[in-house]
Amino acid sequence: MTSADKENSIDFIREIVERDIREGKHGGRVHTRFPPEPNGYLHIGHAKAFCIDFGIAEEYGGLYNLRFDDTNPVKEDVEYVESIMRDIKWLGFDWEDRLYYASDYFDKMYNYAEQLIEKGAAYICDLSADEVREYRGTLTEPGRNSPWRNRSVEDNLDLFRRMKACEFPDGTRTLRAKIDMASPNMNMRDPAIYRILKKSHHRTGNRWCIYPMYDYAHCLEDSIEGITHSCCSIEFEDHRPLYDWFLDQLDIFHPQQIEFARLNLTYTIMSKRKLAMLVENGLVSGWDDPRMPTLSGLRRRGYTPEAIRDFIGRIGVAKRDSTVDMALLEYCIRDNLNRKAPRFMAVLDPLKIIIENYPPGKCEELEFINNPEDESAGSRMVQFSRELYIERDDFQEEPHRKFKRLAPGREVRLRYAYLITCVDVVKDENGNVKELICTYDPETRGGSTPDGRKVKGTIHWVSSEHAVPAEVRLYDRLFTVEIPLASDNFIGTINDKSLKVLNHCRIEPSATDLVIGEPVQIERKGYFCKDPDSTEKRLIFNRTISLRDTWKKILKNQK
RNA sequence: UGGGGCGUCGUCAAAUGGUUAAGACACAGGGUUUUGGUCCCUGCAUUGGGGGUUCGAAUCCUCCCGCCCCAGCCA
Repeated sequence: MTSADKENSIDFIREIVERDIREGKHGGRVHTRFPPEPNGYLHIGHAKAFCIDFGIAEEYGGLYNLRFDDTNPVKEDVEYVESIMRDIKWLGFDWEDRLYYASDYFDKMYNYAEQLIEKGAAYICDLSADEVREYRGTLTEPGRNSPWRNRSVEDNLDLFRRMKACEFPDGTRTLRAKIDMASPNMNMRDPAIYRILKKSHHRTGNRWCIYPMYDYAHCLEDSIEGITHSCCSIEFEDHRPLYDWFLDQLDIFHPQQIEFARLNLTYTIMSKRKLAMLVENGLVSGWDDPRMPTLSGLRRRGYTPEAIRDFIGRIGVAKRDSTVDMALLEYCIRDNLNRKAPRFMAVLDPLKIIIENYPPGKCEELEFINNPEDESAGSRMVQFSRELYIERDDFQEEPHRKFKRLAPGREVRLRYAYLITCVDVVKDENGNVKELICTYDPETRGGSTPDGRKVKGTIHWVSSEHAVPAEVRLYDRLFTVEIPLASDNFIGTINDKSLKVLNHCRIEPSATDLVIGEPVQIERKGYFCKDPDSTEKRLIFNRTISLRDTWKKILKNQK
């Protein structure tokens, strides 16, 4: 999408924001927030959310906060706080000094709760969790009032203070909002506001044994921070009446909650719980396995922040359920890397060739262009010698009728080097091709043909004595079906070929100096980056994404 | 079968009652090319269904159909 297109069509949230600015709501102020619970790693679905939250604030000259919604110490940990901050920064956002925690507001929230009690809008309920469930009714039947619903304000206040003082065991009492047990909206049937949880919190330690529930806490957090537009995902739509109810009861600053559809992507899953299952069962190597849709996984895989941001911009914002084609994400990373990744030569599956008319011991330096898309990237010199490796599948003994590369008696170009002709095929005792004997045309140095003759194929190569060994990890989509969760057994749809390790690769020597994570294009093969598992002695590369492969398509369409 | 939300190309997604329903990805075909990459060109939907209002409907009304969410002391 071009910038002109973006200007012509904005999404429904930006429409709301623009209208509010125009009408002077909140004095024209825009202030958003991204409120993750620190209970796991961020994935690309979260990236959509914070790109919306933060992007809108940036675009309209507003501010954005990062706020950890840490109201449930049972599930949360500092480990996640750190990874979440790292991932958001990686995507290029800076919340400056506006880093907040819901737990910073526990005192305020407690005081607001006493206010609710005082005005008769909340009560202490002694029902057990099971009993509450029975009293709640069902989707089609109204609930019944709790027998504790009409306690006096004094009793409620006393009990609430004693809850806070840790006088009661976990689960014995809750503070509940007094709304309407017959509401067709289940969220309004006297929802819990505080529960007793004698659990140490990663920030407040043992100071609290009662913790606020999401619905109560979240609107207060937004209100306290002066958030103007509180964007969240669509499943919270029928929590909005509750969000509004608390703020109205307390008569405090009232942000607007706006809901949008979550991101789904084909060939992967976005459920935190199910991703955790993959990690726990060793189906992937960890949260940052390059096949994971987590931001740490995408980063290790070689995805760039620009590509992910571009992707988020392209998918748009709406309310309907949707599943974006993984091919769009793949397009975005190819598009970004094509423009910025320097090119390298590497042979993934080596086949030795000997240039029989090239003098033994001779070595030439040939000029290679670093990036044809970027003249400023310049060029480099690469060594050529008598013994080379080419890609095994760039040779066919009995060539397919559309095959343009090397075959017996056929001439091809070695990229930026010489035209060569295959004159003999050497096989091992099993009849497998072991090496190729070729001749070169000395007149074609650099790959040009003074006589103007054309060759159909250009293949890549490395010099056997100069190239360095490397391990290459080829990644593919994690699942074999578009919507894994549509299957009753999504584990069964895992792609067992999603990781292929190649141990005998050879790459041109300058690749040794590459920084971990820095993207390169291996010509004709794809985009790669050095994996953190690499050591000085052992080079390991991850394939981020292959190049578009029309040859593969030709073969497929024939079948 | 209570309530809420949503149905426009294979996939996302514009269109705010008014010319041939944007664009992108995907797909198909062609051109250029020292990467079967990139780039360029071409093709590719009458809007879930039926009624209605209107000179005019994807947009308004109505009935029907389908999909998603809600019965945590999770978020």
